[in-house]
Amino acid sequence: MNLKELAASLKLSQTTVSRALNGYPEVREETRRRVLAAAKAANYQPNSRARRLATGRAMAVGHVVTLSDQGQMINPVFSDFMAGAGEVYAREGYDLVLSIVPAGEEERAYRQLASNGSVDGVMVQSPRPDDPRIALLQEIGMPFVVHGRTTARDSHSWLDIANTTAFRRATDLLLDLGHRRIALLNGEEKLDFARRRRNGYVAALEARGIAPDPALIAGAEMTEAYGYARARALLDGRSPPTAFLASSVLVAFGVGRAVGERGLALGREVSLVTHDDVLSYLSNDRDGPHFTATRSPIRAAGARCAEMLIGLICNPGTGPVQELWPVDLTVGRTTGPCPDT
Amino acid sequence: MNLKELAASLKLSQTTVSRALNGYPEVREETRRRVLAAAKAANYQPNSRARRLATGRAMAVGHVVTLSDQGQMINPVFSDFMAGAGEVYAREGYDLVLSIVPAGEEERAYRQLASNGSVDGVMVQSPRPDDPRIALLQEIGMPFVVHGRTTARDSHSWLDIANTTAFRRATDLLLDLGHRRIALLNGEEKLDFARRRRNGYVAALEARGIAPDPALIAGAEMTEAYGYARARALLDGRSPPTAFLASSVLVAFGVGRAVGERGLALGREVSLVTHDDVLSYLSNDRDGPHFTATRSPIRAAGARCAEMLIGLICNPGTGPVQELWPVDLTVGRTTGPCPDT
DNA sequence: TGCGGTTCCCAAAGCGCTTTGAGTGACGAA
DNA sequence: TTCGTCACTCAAAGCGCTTTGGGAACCGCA
Repeated sequence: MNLKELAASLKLSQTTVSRALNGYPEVREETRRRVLAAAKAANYQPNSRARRLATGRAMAVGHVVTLSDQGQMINPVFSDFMAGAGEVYAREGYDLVLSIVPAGEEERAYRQLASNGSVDGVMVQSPRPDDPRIALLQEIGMPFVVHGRTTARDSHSWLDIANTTAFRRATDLLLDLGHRRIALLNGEEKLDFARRRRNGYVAALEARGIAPDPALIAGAEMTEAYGYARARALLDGRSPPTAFLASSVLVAFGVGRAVGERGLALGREVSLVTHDDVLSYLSNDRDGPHFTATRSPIRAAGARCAEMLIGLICNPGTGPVQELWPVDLTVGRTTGPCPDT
Repeated sequence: MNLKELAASLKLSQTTVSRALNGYPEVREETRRRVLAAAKAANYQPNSRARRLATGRAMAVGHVVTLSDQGQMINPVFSDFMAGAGEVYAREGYDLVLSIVPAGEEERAYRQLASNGSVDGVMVQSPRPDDPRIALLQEIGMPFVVHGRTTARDSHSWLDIANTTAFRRATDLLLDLGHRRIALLNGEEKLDFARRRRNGYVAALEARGIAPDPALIAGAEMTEAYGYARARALLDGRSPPTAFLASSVLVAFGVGRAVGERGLALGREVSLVTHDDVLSYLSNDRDGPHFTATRSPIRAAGARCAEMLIGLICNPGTGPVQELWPVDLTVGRTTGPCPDT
């Protein structure tokens, strides 16, 4: 059933039917009701391909997800981020088109999405401080929202959490408990968020006159295996840390495994604070929080980013929107006083 | 730059340019080269909206991902599955449109994708044995591939792994090591794969004359917290299991945590076999496999399912394609002889 | 009665591509 | 010369919708 047939069956023109369906005021209320009823009865859905062509809008937004160069890994936070965003897109009638590309091919992917007009805007995730995607998207005039910040942050819309403050506070918490040798198991430090977290960590140490020990700082893709391997190596070293700062719950699991294997317990011999993106399948809250953690739900961020992007698409004139979300620190069962003091 | 302008600049008709670009034989080789060069120079990309309308094909496939009713959880295997599929789609020039819907709204989502013509086919994941989506899609005539099986399996294309055999062999392995009280921490048993796994487990036990103990069997969403809580409860019970069978690495992590907390060690006091989907961020292979596991990479399954789906779309006449993949069992460091024997 | 203003509805022109059906010129064979 | 074949190329008709630019019918008012 298409518009033409529907119009014919109602003995109305396509114009009137289209207007009735799309809520234009030029059509009598009674006619509109008649049209709506007939559309429903015939299970009529306007053909989205035709509509997209006629309106010149794709009614779709793109998420370009990059596979890491090493492990072809797809960052586990993306799925929750998309869940949040997807809800908003669905509500607003937008499609989510997902491009999964190997590292290094993002540019091509964005260019293609733009030039063939299959999306009205794109989401940029995991930015580096000086991310080339920003300039690219500005050049081709494609609306976008960055989840995170870049050095060009004033020129575009973004949403980020207060990474520096969060890790500064987390470090302070451990310092207050008497810990002095605190290891940081960071994400990949080429990424903006990881740099900020390191900065917060370093600032907290230096504020107490403690020089950061490079041996205690690591950065890599945030997997359980990485947390395990690094924690194990550090604990077996000659001057092991008494506390860990992990940048994701997955890494924290790995640390926990290494600690447990040595017959130590988290919250007693070894303390651990992690950042928790509140991923749906990594719940930290069965009966009270297990990990002491800086928390900020990635899913809510996804929803808000999606709203911002749709706002940008619908009102192209408006300037960039920027939001910095605070992060709260909840104490769980993995932190305790430093046993050495 | 659109086709009309490109044609004008070349002093050719739109027809000829279109044909040259799309590889039709009616155009002289030299003309084709000229067109190709001009298109490249002008950075011309055909407008996908127009092309979709003209060809009547969406050049897109849909993945409908359901959020679980309880935790609004998005299954972590989806992201790796999509990574595999996405690669194939990109190669074949298809877009991936992702719908994220709350439990119970899948039907509406599929109907909508179909009736507004925004995709040429869909992927069905996490089927239940008697999944209503199958009949729905068959009724509306939308090509689809099921990742998993259903009771209507003969009537549609699917790809599945040998879940029953895998869990039977995993159970046998534990039985051979002398374990008699083996707990099964299954996925949600309304899902087809979980039923099969339970069947394999039960069959192995019964083959040795052991009656399955309902107290040792659980089914739920496969999270770390679930693995931890169940393992903890079981280990604290009056007749604790000496071995666990987990249906995902995440669950296995939880079991490991509970075991470690009690001062026990995996592979010594307690044995553990898990199914491993080889998720990119849950590597089990840092230096040799950690978990003894039945393994089958979900990502490869995603890629193959995508190929099957595109095949179905391009050759609508052909009958259903079905593939059952074997699962291999690799021994890691989490299994050992039953200490009681 | 005539006239401006509403209200409701319509025909037709796009949107940018693909595809059909037809035409042109060159060339060789009859 | 004429005709049939190739090898190329083109004009125009869609695809199914939205939107423009009118009209017809009716109203109240002078």
